[in-house]
Amino acid sequence: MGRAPCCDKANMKKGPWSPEEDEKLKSYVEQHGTGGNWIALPQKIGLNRCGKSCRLRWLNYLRPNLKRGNFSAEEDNIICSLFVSIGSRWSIIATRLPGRTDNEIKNYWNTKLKKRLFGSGGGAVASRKEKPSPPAASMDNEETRAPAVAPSCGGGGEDSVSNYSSGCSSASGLMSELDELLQFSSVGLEEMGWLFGEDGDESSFAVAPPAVN
DNA sequence: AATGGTCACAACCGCACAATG
DNA sequence: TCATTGTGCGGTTGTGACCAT
Repeated sequence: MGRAPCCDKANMKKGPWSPEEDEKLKSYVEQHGTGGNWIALPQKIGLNRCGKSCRLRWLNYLRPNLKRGNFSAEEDNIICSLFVSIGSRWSIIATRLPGRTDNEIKNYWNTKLKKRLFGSGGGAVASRKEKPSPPAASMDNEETRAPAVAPSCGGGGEDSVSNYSSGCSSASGLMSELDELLQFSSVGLEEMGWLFGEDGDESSFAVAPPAVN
């Protein structure tokens, strides 16, 4: 059997958020936090929204210290490097870009970077569902995913939001590993000459992603 | 000026995982 | 140990803005 839905979708408001809804959510979370329960939060503040929707709105739009606007070349580089190394683990990539959200990075990749790098061709996009042969074997196990998924730092996950911008001490191992990956990948990409360069060579990525170990 | 196509962004959906009783 | 519940994640879709014709 499938699990019960997180909320009564039939009676929930969907679609774009109004300024009033934003204000309610923002002021409440800033004052009280999420209380560790996104499902109950909309009821508390009188929002006719799904808890997941509230969480997403907060993470991607309302939370403080969000950096909005164009991505810098350095950020482009980081995104591309990490994508080559670990695939479409946007949440992990987001931890390397303070102020950026995984959703934002994902959108940016899909709309701009992918085209820039691969032209019109698309490319080998690692899928979490399919779990195909991963871009980098050393990164593709559940242990490497765990630090980014589990909001175990900062106390009970209530402040998991801050993990996006400030990093997470318990994930320091992952971070240092990513540092190494980033260094390697940046060098590798530059050597290949397909990053931000003239013409990208799709096959160099799709067929033979850099092996990390 | 009107229309159609494309792009960029916000939001939703469904799945997997972790926590809890 | 198992069932249930909440959270996090990645993929996908909807929609408004912009641009070309």
